[in-house]
Amino acid sequence: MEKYNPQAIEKKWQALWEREQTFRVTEDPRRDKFYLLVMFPYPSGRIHMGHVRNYAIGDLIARHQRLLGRNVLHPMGWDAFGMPAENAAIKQKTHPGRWTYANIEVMRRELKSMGLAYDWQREFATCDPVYAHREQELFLQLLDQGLVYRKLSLVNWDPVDQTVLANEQVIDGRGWRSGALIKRKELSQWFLRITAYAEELLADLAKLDGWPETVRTMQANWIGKSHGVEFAFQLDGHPATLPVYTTRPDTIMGVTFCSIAAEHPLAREVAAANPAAAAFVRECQAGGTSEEALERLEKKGFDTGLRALHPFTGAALPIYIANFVLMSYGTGAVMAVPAHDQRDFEFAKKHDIPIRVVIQPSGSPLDPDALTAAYTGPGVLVDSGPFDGLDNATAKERVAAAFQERGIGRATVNYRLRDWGISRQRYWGNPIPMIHCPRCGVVPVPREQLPVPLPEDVDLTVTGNPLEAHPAWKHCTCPTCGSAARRETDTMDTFVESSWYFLRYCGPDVPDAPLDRDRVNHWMPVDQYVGGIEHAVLHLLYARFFHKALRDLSWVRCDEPFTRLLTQGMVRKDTMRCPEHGWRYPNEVREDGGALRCADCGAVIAVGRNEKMSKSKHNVVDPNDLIAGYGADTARLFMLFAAPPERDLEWNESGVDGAWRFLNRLWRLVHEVLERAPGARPARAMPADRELRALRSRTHATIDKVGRDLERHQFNTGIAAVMELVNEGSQALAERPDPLEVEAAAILRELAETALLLLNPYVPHITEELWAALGGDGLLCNQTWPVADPEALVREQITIVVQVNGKLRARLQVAADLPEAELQAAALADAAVQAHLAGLTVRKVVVVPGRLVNVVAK
RNA sequence: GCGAAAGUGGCGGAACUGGUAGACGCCCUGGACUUAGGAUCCAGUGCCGCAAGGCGUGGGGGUUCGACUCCCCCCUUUCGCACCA
Repeated sequence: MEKYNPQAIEKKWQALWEREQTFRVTEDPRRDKFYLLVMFPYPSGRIHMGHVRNYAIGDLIARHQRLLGRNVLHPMGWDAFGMPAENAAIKQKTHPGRWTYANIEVMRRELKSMGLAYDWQREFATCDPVYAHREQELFLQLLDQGLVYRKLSLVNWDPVDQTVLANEQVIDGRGWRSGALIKRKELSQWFLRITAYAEELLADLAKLDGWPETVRTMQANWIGKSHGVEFAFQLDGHPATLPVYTTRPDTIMGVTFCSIAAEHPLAREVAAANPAAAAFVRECQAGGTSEEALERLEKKGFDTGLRALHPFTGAALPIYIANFVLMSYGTGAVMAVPAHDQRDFEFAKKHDIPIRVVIQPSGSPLDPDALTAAYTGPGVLVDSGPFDGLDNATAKERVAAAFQERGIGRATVNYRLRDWGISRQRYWGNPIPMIHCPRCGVVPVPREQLPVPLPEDVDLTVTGNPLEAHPAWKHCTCPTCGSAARRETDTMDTFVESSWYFLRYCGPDVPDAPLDRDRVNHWMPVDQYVGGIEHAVLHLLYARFFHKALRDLSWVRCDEPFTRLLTQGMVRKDTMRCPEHGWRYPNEVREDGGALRCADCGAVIAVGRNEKMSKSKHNVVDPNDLIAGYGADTARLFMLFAAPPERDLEWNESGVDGAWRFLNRLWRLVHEVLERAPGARPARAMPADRELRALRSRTHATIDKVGRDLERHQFNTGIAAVMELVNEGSQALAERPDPLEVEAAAILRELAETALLLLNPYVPHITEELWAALGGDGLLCNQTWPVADPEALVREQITIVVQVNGKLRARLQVAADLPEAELQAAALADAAVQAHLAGLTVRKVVVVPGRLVNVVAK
C-alpha cells in the first residue's frame, strides 16, 4: 500500500478539476439551482484562518448540494477597494492598485490550494474598472429614485494631518499617526436614503426564518423603531421653538429640563454670544464620532440660560447643552424626566435640577427625595393634572391625543436607523460621479460619460484627500452649461461594492449593463450565505437595502437577497504585547523560565485578551504552513471538526494531528478493503450474519446522521459519526479472516464507498483519490449522495434507562416494541432498582417510551 | 454606555423536542509490536472514594417525577456600535 501523500494527491485533483472545468456552471432549467455565497475577502495579502474556516464551510455545503443533484452556483471574487491599500501603498511606495492586484494573485493561488469548488470564470475584483463603472451607473439610478442626497455630518478630524480619520484610526481620542487630539467636524457628505426602507427592512426580517434569530434581533434593534410624540417647546422670550421627540409622553408632567446636542442650532446661537458656552461647545466637539465614544463620555452639561415653556403648565424649564445628546437621533433635543430616565436622573442630581415623580409603581410609593435611581417601570400617573390615575400605557395614548387636540404635537414613529453616509475622503474607492458647477449646482456625470476613472498618477502622501490635490483630475467642465467645474472628490464607502457583488456574479460578463436581469432572476435569491458574525448588522443591512432599491429599479425580482444565513464565529487566539515593540507574532516571543519574553528586547510579554485573529494584533496563524505541512484536506477537516461553525474557534495546534491520523485511518481502511476483497460489489441488502447486520446498520445510520447534521449545520458531529463508522470498519477487518467471505466483502465495500461519499464534501482530494483506487466510475464529486436503507435503520433491541427518584439505577436491554406495561414491570423487577426501593412506597412511575422509566418513591 | 451571544473533564467539543452528562478527537498513563513511523494496535482516562456510593454542566435561587436544556438574579468572556472590512 502506498503512503498517503496529500501534497501529490491534492495537486493532481486540483489540476484535473481545473482542466475539466468541473465546477463551471451555467443555467440549467432541468435541475434545481442552488446559490451558495461566501463573503468575498478583502485582498489584504494572504488568506488567514478566518478565510479558511469560511470557505471550508461554504465548500462543504456547495459540494454537498452538488451531490444532492442541485445545479450549484459557487463564485468567488475580491472586495478590493479600501483603506489598507492606501496605507500599504504609502508605506511601500507603490500604487494601491498594484498592491491590491498583487495580493489577489497570491490569495487566489492560496485559495486554489484549498481545493475549493468555485466557478472561477465569474471572478472579479470590485476595483476592476468595469465593476466600478457599473456601480457609478447604479448610483445615478439611485439618484434618479431620490435615494441620494447631501447633508452635513460629523467626521473625525485630525487637525495636525488635516485629514479625516476612520473610527478605528482614532485611539483614545487621538489620531493614530499624529497623536493629535481629534475633533468632530462637520462636512457636507453624500447619503443613501436607507431610512426610506426602514419599515420594509424591519418587517421583512419576519420572512427570514433561515437566518439566526440573534442576527434578526440585532438588525431589529439597530433599526430601532419606536412610537412616540413629536412636539415643539415654545421658548421664554425667544422666537425659536425647540422640537423634541419622546417615547415617554406619559411622563410629560415630570419634565424639569431639556437638553440639546452641541451641534444644535440653538447651541450654536448661544455659543455665538456667550464665550463660556462657546468653550463648552468646543469641549463637546473633542474626541471621535463613534457612538461608543460618545456614550462612554462623562456626562456634562451647560445651562444656556434659555428657558423652554412646558406645553401644559407653562413652567419655565432650563435648556442645557449636553455632550451625550446626539444630533443625528430624533431632533437633537430631548425633554428630560429625571424621575423616570436614568441618564436624566444623574444629570439632574449633578446640576441640582428638581425631580418630579409622576409615575407610581404599585406597592410602596416613590419618594422623590429618597430616590437613588430613576424608576422606568410601569405604574399609575400622579401629579399629572388631568392624567392622574391613568396607568402609564393608557396615559401614553391620552397625552399624545392631548398634544394632537391642542395642535402642538403629534404621535409619530421614529427609527434609530440613520441614513447611510457613503462619502469617503480617500483615493482608493469608487469616485462618486457628480460634478460641482458654479452655475448649475451639483449635477450628475451624464451616463455616456461614465465611468469616472481614478487617476493613476496620484500622490498619496499629501495631507487630506489625494483627489482634492490632483488638479488635472479634479477640474472639468460642466456637462450642462460647459463652464469650468470641479469633480466630486469623495469616493464611495466600500460597503457599496459589497451590496451588489452577489448580483454581479450571476452574469459578470454582461455587456453594457450593471446586471444581467435574466440570469440574476434565475439565480437569485442566494440560497445560503456564509460569513462572519461581525457582519451581522452593517453589511447585511446595507446589502438588504441596496437589493430592495435595485428591485424597485426592476433589476431583480425577489424582495430579500439571502434566504438562509450561516454566521460563523471568529477564529481567535491570545494576543501578546511587548511594552517596547507592541503587538508580537508568536515567533517574536521566546519562553524563558516560565515567562514569555520579547525576542528583540527581552521584556516580559503581556499575554492579552483572546480575540479575533487580525493582522493589527499580530495574533494570526498562517494557514499556508498548515496546508503545506498536512495538506488542504487535513486543514479543512480540522477547521470543520474543531467546533460547530457558529461558535468562536479558539486556535489550538493540537487537534490537527487528530485530523491527519483520521485521514490515514481512512486511507488504510479503503486500501485494506481493496486488497482483501478485490472486485467486491457493495452490498445492497441486509445480510444474514448478525455482526454484519449490525455493521450494515451502522453504515446506514451514519448516512442518516451525516445528512441530518449537514442540514442543521452541525458539521463536527457529522465527522464524528464517520469516524465511528471507519473505526468499526477497521475493527471488523481486524477480526475477520483474510480473504474476506463474500458477504463480509460486500458489507465492507459498501461501508468504504459510503464513507468516501459522506466525506467527499469535507475532504475532496483524498476521497477522490481513494474512489479512483476502488475503481469508481467517474469523479466522486459527480456521484449521488447516498440514501439510507430504511430496513437497515430499524432498531431491534434498545437500551432503557431506569431511574429511582431521578437517579440512574439500572439499564435494561429490551425489544424495541416491548409494551409499556411489560417495560414498567421489568424495570420494577430489576434487582438494583429493588435495592433502592427498599423501605420506600412507590408513588408514581413515569415511562418515556424508547427512553426511560423513572420510579418516584418516598 | 447600548445591542447581541457564549460559558460543560487537563483541552476542543457531544447530548437534536425537558429524559443515560462527557459521543468523537486531543492530551496523558500502562501495555503490545518493531520495516523506529507524522507510526500502529490494546487497555485506562470527569472529580472524591478500597468499595458501596456520593458529587458534578460559570455562581446563586426557582419550576419539574426529571434541568446543560425552561424562569429570575449575578459573574466572566466575545462580537457589533454607523469611516476597518
